[in-house]
Amino acid sequence: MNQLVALTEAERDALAELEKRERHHRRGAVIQRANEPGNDLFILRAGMMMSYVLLDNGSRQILRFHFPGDMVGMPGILYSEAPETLCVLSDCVICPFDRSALAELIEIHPRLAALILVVSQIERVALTDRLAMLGRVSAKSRVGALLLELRDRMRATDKSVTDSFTLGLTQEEIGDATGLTSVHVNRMLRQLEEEGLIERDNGRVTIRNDAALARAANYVNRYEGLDLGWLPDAR
Amino acid sequence: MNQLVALTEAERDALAELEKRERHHRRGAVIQRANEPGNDLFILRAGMMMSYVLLDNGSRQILRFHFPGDMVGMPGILYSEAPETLCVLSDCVICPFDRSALAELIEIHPRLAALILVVSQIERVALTDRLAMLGRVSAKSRVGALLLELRDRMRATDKSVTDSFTLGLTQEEIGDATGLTSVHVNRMLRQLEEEGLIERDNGRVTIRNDAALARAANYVNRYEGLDLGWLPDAR
DNA sequence: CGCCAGATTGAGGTCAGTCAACTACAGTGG
DNA sequence: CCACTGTAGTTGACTGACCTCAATCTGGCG
Repeated sequence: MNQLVALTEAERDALAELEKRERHHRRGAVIQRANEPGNDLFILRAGMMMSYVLLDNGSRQILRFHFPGDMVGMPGILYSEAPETLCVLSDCVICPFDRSALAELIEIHPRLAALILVVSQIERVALTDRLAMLGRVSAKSRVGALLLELRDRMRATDKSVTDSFTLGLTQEEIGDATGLTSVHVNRMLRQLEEEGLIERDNGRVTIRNDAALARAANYVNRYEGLDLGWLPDAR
Repeated sequence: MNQLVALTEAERDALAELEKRERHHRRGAVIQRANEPGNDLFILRAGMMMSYVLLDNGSRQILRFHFPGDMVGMPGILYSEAPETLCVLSDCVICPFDRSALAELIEIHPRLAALILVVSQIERVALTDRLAMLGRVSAKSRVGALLLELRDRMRATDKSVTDSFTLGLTQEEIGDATGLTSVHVNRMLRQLEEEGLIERDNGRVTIRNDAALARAANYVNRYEGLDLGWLPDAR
């Protein structure tokens, strides 16, 4: 959130307080399971996570990928049973805190409360973008848009990422995020490569034609173009 | 929000303040257009609205239906250009207010700030449910789940709605919400009817087998099962 | 070396889309 | 009162994007 707005010292301290404890997890670890109580929130400090749901028909839908700086687990604190599963994709450091700490933060720091609301709305817009993709966009464009989104979100925390990055996902995971089968993801990646839009080398992807990919998939980076002049004053 | 928690007098007054002005609109009216500035928020007091996006390929994805009591237009105030279009489905009354009024509310009433965050997270979960539907569920179940969702949301404001209600949507709109064509929506409605799960009569739908529909589509009413004991104290 | 998860490729099937015709009905104007 | 118009719903024939199943290939690792 310090990328969105210049924080005051008191605000920085309050956020640091949430990250007092930290835990380390390996790829595959399940942090929170759907349909079980989930009263904790987490700040993801390093690594990559995802949230997903399993349906009765046996399939999985990945809802969202999480990157360093994200607050994860919010949907879980509303309900007596968490609506989604939280799972570690690459070895990561997470800082758990109780939901009462969130309540306290909102009470003491109205501008941070507003910023949390803003972040949750950015996430909402990113989710509706994905909704439109799944409903109305071809398989090839969906895969392309996912690559762009991952690239942009990695770049947000690691400036060294330009157009080339390590996916860190299996093709099955890409499929579960885009509503496709791993077999079809494979074919779409191949086609994108044949058309010169991307290059691949052993799990590493290079975006070759950013503009064409973005156009085909209606992709917009939702962490840009923000207008936050209306936020309440810091305390 | 007064359905989620018993509000104090000061809180009720603050919310009433947002509804000071009111406007009336007819079906079809566009309240906010995507890619144009949208600095206002709205409380929907009566009627039904929807938000959607239009893609380059000419198709439309309906993102969300809005019902009385909803705060609409939040995604628009974050960005210099609104990410989605807001449109009236049935003649409605909306109360516009400036985003600075939201900032003020957050500053003065921390518990209302938390409640707004809660409502936006409920919406997030409803969106991820729909994401899973579009990605992983058959056409027939998607249509069934949409009917259940509309029924539950109408019932939330109008207790007289039990299992029978007037849709107020064209089959094309149902298709744009579920990622289908109107032709296929028609066939799926027919099938649901033939299987005895629903009945139809001139735009009026009766749910005949609630449980079977919910099971097939993994439908959960996200306005139930909440746990809000952790909210900050009212001021 | 053998094992295993993940990636790749082919053949064939199916669900949902496209195109097109037709019906039903409300609104409009003469 | 009725012809005309436009929107929404219905139905059939055909097509195609994506899925399923199955075989093969690859690289990492004990």
